[in-house]
Amino acid sequence: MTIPKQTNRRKELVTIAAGLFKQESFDRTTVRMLATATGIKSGSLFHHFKDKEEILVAVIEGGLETSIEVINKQTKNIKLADQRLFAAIYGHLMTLHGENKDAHIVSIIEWKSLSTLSKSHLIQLRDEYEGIWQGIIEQALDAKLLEGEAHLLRLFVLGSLNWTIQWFKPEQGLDTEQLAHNFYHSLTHQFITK
Amino acid sequence: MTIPKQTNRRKELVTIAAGLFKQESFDRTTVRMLATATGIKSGSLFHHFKDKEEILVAVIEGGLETSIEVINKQTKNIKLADQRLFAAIYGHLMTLHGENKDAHIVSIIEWKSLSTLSKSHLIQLRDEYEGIWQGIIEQALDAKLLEGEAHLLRLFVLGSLNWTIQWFKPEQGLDTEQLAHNFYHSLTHQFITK
DNA sequence: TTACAAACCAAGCAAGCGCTAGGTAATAAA
DNA sequence: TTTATTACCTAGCGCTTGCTTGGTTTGTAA
Repeated sequence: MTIPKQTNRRKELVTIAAGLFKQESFDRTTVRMLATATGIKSGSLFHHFKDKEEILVAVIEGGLETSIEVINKQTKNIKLADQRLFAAIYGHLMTLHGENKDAHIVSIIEWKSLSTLSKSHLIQLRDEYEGIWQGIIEQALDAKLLEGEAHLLRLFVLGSLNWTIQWFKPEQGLDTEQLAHNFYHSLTHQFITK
Repeated sequence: MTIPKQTNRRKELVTIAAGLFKQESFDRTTVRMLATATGIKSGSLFHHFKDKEEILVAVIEGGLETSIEVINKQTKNIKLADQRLFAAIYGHLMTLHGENKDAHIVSIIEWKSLSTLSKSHLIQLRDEYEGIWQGIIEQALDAKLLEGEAHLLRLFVLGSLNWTIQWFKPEQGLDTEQLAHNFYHSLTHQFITK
């Protein structure tokens, strides 16, 4: 029988799965690889999850929830439009390149691997995250930091940031905060005032 | 035996494969699906390609070559920095959302599915394409259209544009040219002068 | 010490995968 | 009309995949 949810063991498995899904992709990660990495036999995985997809759902769910927490925390006590925008950019990049990045990355690149049913459930979390961004962008538009249409801008901005998964390695010279500053500058044509 | 290259039949197969790879992803496209879609039996595929990966390589190679052709053609007789930048943006979006888009899309999202060997060959084409973009961005920086560092800007811009694969559908109100204009505006904070 | 659920193992099944071998049909040049 | 080449089919092999079943160990609380 599948366990309700959220046991400690289950969380451990999800964390390890996130790492493998990110490294190898969901399709190329076999249940045997997951089992070896977690130190159990492949059949025992199905005591915790009813099937392989449920593992992916758990990973993505965790990734999205963390992202929402981070952006809320980052922008919570900030009022000024420019600082809010920068905080959101930096927060987003942190969830992609800081610690525990795997789950958020997987939630972005493996979205297509989800079944229609799982998507319809997780889409709420994604909408919530995008809604927060939408507000920040609109505020930045009002403050004349940005130009264009809010909805498209959000897609352009998040696209750019998400794409950093493909090329950015924090070890190589530039760190995540510097990257955030560079992006903010190229986006707004201004420097952030501290 | 595998045929040297570039027979007509092979081209047909590559085009059909591009469509499936885009729709289903490389991993989830089986040789049997490819065979059915092309109207032959699965074994016959290996008369044209030595293995499944060679099909992917052919698709990506074609996609990259077309992209290079398009951007060269688009920016060929244009001198002004703003118009060159817009032409590159529009050209890139055309290869992603216009006709024969599949191959270019696959070349972007299935890069990770390539073997190290195949990558080392195709990387030349990718470098060539990115080099062209680099020049256009530098020229735009000189003309004060953009702000920031050229290398990072190229990654930000192409990231945004590539990300449109995930959400842009030309049928839904906005067409590709309008999208290009919107992006140009949000990026440069200016409108293009015709 | 018993009781019971949670966590795991051993063994393997059915299905699907990429790919091969050996033969046949179509096309066209000699 | 022969010969060669290209294109395809038939049949299936060997392997890996996700997942199941039935039994065993471990932890915990009464």
